[in-house]
Amino acid sequence: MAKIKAVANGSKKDAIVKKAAALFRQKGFKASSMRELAEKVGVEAPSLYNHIGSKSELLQHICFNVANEFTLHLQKLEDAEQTVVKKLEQLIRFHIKMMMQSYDELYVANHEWKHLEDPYLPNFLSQRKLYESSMVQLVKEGIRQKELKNIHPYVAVLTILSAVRGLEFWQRHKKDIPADVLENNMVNQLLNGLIK
Amino acid sequence: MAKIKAVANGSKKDAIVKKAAALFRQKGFKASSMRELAEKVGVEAPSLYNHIGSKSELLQHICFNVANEFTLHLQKLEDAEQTVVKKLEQLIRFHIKMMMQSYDELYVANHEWKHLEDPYLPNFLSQRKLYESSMVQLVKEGIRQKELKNIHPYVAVLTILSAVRGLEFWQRHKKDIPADVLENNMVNQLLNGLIK
DNA sequence: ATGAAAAACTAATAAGTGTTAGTTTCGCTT
DNA sequence: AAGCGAAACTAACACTTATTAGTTTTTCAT
Repeated sequence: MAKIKAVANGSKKDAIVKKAAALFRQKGFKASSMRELAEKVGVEAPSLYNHIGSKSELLQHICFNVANEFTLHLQKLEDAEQTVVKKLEQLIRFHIKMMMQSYDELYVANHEWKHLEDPYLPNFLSQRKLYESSMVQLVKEGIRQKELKNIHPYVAVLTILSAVRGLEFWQRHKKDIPADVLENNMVNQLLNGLIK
Repeated sequence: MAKIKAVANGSKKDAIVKKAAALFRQKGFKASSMRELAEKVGVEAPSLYNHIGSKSELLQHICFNVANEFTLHLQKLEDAEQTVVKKLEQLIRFHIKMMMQSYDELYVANHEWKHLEDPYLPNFLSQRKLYESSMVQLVKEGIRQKELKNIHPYVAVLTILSAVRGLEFWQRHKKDIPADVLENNMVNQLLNGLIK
């Protein structure tokens, strides 16, 4: 009856993954049923299995798509020839931009990763740990170059990551606070606590 | 056979709520079964219902115990005769202390509140909104008193709340970073971005 | 138009869910 | 020791879950 509408420039699988991200964010992974997802897609539940392997696979795609985007961006940043402060600023701005354009996916990757299954869960966590470590290295370099105060590097990274993650809250206040105001204020507040 | 061991100075119900908090944090509310909770308590699942009304009720207790503690502390703080900066510092330190002594409960209140049911979900959200509003008022007063920079008050509150929430991460690094080091660094980093 | 592949459908399964009913056991007071 | 209430137990129910099997419909290149 109803066919799955493929998203622009994407397979039908991509369309399902996108709807799944929205649903998982709203209800959580475990509380989202394949029947409900199917309804949102406009199809009966078993039909989904013509395009995907399992419910778990949907979560895997969402989480690793996000993780890979961040990892890739950080690697590019590391190679660039810039001051540490500039790099940190760009990193913060990237997090904010991602939060705005891929809110559902980011939210799910941040909140529902614990429902990943065995080879994927440890992979995801070690990828995230690597990302954190790279950021710590960056901050350490900033301290060595006397660009940053002699603050505890891991605490600094933790504070930055937590603050940008908290932009989830901001989705509820979109209309009250323009994106660029938010972005500039947050960048300032975070960096001014760090810069020497 | 096995009796439920009441926690010191608490009913058996309190003991169950405590175990539930730990389980819900680890697996998430929906993914936690009453059978699994019963096993942790050392009892068969139906026996739990001699002490509690439902699974939902467990989540309610956890979320509102946490919410009430924070609300109460903030009210005390508002009445105190102190500079805004001092108040903000105490507020941050309180969040950090709570995260250390009631990690499971705080985590559940922060992550699983969406599974609260109808009268409770809106109550919880409005209580949280009130808490945020009070913090915004505090920051506004700080700006008026020229204690704080002329930063966007809601963004400042959002940054602080997000950063302290992110202390969840830190649980994994407890051994590497002593609590007081973390606390002082985070307070400094957050406030130095704000203070004039 | 035709035949084949893609993708929809219906029906069904096995496992797991929270919870209730009914019964037995435990622990304390008398 | 008796008895009573608290709290454990077993059995069961009604429901939901993801997923598979088997079948029919749709789509599209020839």
